Amino acid sequence: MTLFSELKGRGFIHQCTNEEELSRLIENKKIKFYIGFDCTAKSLHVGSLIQIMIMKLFQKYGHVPIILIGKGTTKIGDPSGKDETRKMLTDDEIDANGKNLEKVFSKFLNMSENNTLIRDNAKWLQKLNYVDFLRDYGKHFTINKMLSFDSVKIRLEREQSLSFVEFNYMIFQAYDFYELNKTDDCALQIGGSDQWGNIVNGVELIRRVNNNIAYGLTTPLLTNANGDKMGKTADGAVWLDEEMLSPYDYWQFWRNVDDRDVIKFIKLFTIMDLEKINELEKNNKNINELKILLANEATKLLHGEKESQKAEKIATELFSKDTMSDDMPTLRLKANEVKQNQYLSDLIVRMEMASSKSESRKLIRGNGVKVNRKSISDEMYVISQSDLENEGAILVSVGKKRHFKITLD
RNA sequence: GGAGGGGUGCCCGAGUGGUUAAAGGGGACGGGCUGUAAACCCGUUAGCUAUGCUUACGUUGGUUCGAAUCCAACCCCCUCCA
Repeated sequence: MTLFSELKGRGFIHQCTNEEELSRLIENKKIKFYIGFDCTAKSLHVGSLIQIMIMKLFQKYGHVPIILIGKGTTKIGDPSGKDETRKMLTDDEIDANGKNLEKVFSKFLNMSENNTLIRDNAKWLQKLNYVDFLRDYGKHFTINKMLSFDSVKIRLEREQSLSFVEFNYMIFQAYDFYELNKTDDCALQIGGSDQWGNIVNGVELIRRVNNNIAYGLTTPLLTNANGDKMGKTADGAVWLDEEMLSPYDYWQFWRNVDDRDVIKFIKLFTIMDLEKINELEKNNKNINELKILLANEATKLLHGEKESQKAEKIATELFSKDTMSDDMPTLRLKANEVKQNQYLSDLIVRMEMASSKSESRKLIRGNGVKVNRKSISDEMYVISQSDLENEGAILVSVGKKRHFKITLD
């Protein structure tokens, strides 16, 4: 199997500037390629996972990913798809975010010197001189063409404002590619399908200025079977960071994907052999087993084998065996705390399973909360010693999927 | 700079003096059905020390017994003109 056929087979490719040449190139030569990430948030979420996985796949075939941390572009902010002004981040925040991103990549990729390069576009963007930049590079961009890009067209059609800063964003991104091509011999830029225009601009710029050939490739925009952008849940994004989303919740995210997405996701987000996956698909294996497989494999990649097993164990105990697990979220109460009337509604908030007391009370009222599997409908319910099960813990369920236990010291 | 239109809850959007914590839709969550899926049906969807109180319709003031609704100033967005 070649890299290109594997990319195709797994569903990583949406568009590509010159498929034939690119596939030939990556079969015959170890190349460097880049993907850019802005530092707008503390960490990355599943929305970026496809980019991480494609880097991993390239790496498997001996190519070298360049991770471009966009500290420079973050400063001006990429407002695409936003209709409100992004709040400006301070340099410190941007730096901190950037460091955190590296942490995520190190979980998935071989980060050693020869296998991954890390660059920061602040390094060159900050130094640009406006007049020189316009003269040397601005002349290669025509407004006519820029206006024809989807990202721009859509905004204009919707009568949403498009600031000059944003209009320039694509030029900076093109320049990034040019810079990486020049100094690091980077031959390919990969991005989400919404990046197509920006990527093509870079390819063009490189050709015009240096007469070099570079390539662009986009991955499909990941939506779930319902057509929603993937990775958002009620509690927020599905973060790739155990401090922002526990391994168990991460596991659950994959466990709960839409039936129609399972195979697609196994191909994209696990490193199982493609042939094996195709076999699974043909054999029509039980869909729930496939989901567990997906959850296990995906969690393993991010959080490691141990955490993945733990998550599965919790799930099995909770959903199949109906028992409590040692590893599930636990609230330890002191014996004398219990004596002071612990409202169930307060404890649910304390475990962050409701964002306010009103919300938890509404949940209780709507029959959404169980103590030891028995529905509670009294909002003023107070936890007491008598709720202790034989094991010496109280199992609280919020909805069907969120559970925690209370132990008394 | 001139003329006009607009800013409402997580999002879209109705509402032009009083039973409006604000119609309707979407999303989300909870319940039912199921398989921890989808579809479908029902409910909930500002907060709190809770039969009440506080906060909320761009911002700040004002009119009024009473304002999302009227007035003034300011901020922001859009369209056309310069």
